[in-house]
Amino acid sequence: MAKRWAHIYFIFNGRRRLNKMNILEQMKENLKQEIRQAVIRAGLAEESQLPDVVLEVPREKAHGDLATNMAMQLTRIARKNPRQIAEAIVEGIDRRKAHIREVEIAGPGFINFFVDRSVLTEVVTDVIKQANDYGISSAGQGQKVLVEFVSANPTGSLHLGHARGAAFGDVLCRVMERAGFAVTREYYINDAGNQIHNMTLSLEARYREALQLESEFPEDGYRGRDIIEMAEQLVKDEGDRFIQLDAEERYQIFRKYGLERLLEKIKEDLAKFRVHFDSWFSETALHQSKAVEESLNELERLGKTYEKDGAIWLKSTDYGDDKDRVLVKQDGSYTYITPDIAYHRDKYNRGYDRIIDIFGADHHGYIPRMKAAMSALDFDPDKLTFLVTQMVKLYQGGELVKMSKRTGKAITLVELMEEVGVDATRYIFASRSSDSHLDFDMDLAVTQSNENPVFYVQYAHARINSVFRQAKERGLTVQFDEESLSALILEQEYDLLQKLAEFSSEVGTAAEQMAPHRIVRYLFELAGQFHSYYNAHRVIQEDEKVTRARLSLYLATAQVLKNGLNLISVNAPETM
RNA sequence: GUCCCAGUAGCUCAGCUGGAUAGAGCAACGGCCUUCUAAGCCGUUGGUCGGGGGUUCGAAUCCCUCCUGGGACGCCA
Repeated sequence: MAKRWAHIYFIFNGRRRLNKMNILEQMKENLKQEIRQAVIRAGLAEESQLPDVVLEVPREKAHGDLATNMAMQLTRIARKNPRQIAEAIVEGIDRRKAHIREVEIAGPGFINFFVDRSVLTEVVTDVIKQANDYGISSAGQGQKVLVEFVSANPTGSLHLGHARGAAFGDVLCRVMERAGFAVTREYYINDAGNQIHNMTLSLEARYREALQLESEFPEDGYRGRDIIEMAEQLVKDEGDRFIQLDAEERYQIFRKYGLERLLEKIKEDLAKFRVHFDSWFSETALHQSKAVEESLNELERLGKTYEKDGAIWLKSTDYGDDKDRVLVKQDGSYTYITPDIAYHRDKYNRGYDRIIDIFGADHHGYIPRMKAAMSALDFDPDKLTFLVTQMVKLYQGGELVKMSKRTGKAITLVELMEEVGVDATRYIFASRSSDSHLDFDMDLAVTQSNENPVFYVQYAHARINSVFRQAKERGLTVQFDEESLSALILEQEYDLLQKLAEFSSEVGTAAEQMAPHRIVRYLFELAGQFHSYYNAHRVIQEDEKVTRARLSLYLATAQVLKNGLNLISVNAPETM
């Protein structure tokens, strides 16, 4: 790949970076430059006073292809009314240089540009040449990012909330990778604390139950079916031989067995959900390497702790937390946060430019204290970003499906994948912004009809391929044909070209804003424009050049749909 | 009581680093298949952007305040 695309990369600060802007970005950049020069030439502002030129695609088509609010931004500096300013700017712009066909001043002082859209056909060439790489952008500039997500305790199966976190986190990672970040996906395994103790006791109790022996189920035990099944399996494989062992030995065996099996199951389920981690970070390892002790010692050495009521506290209120936090309990054991501080210290020490933690909303209260702890250790808290995924409510048959962790009644990721399918599940989770509460309608997700948005996008891709099959049947060659592109002259064709051109910057924005749902939105809009165009104009028709041009445009559209679906790990089928 | 998230069309959600008449899907209604997949397209209906103040040339977007819903406030994890 390096050889093939050598011409589009150059070395910047030792990092590989894209040098090639697509046609839309080039046009925008040229126009911005023209605007800046026009403002200065007209004496409206000094170069140093110049605000950033904002160029956006107006919602209304009547407002042109690009518009700027520059004149309004300059009202205070130039001390003139915005329309006068706008006129002066328009005077000074070299239209030909900026590929501008028409300029108008509108509303309170917007300057609307109508560009020479025929240059947009270059997009097709870009897409075809870059193929699967189309959409890569340099927004991230090679920054090293660690993304920690899911990190469910190995005490049972992944459920609905984890599914959202997994889908959101994974899509975010994929988007950031495309946007030029160097991403590491990490799963933190809480394999040392009290919850593992509870899991072990639960497993022991279920094991006894499976043997028809008297047992006492722990109060904070895990009541899920998964543990019951695991215990039954254990009886099947090993019989009752563990009953003979002494309590401590039995405990250790059950602990190890449960941990391994549950973690294995989690990995399997995530793999089925198309989520793969680069790193599985064990809490136990932190204890073994003395990292927990070390970070505690460091906090003490820095004077960020104190003793009270026989416990050791972190002065987290000094860093914006609303109360101080216990690090070491009266009985000498650690609280949850203590190893987690060591873990985050380790993340910082691994040299990432950005550290992202994806949490469920039920843990959001944890954020200020971890930030405080990192500040106390003299780390830059701004490097650490917490993204919170809000609650998911499940509806089936129009009714809210109640879930309870305590009783173990919860929809699992596996059930979701079986009933809804991976494509639809991922699409639905990826389509919502992380901080909106999500109503997951099982019936809708399962619907194999137009009510389901997943199919809409996939159908666009399948449709294009169907046209290709049709074309081949009629003896046409389906291939990119640069010469023919000048035959793309329809309004809808330009709209589609523009949409294709926006893909890279959309990926960049989604990554920067850590808002992967923007990609889903983009795909939906792209599919919509395509369907509309498809219905209005036939590809295969009399005029050979037009046919070839449209086949080329279809090839590019299919490629972008595929690249976009690939970003959210949803299949791009050729038939449906 | 404190903190976080949300409140936008009948329903589910975009839009929120301020910008032009507030968008989409579903639902409802009316059209489009002898022609490349109708899982599609075209059109119509539908909104005090939770309420009230403020900042601004301009506010769904920023600030204050109140209301409603969800979540969190442990020497649990």
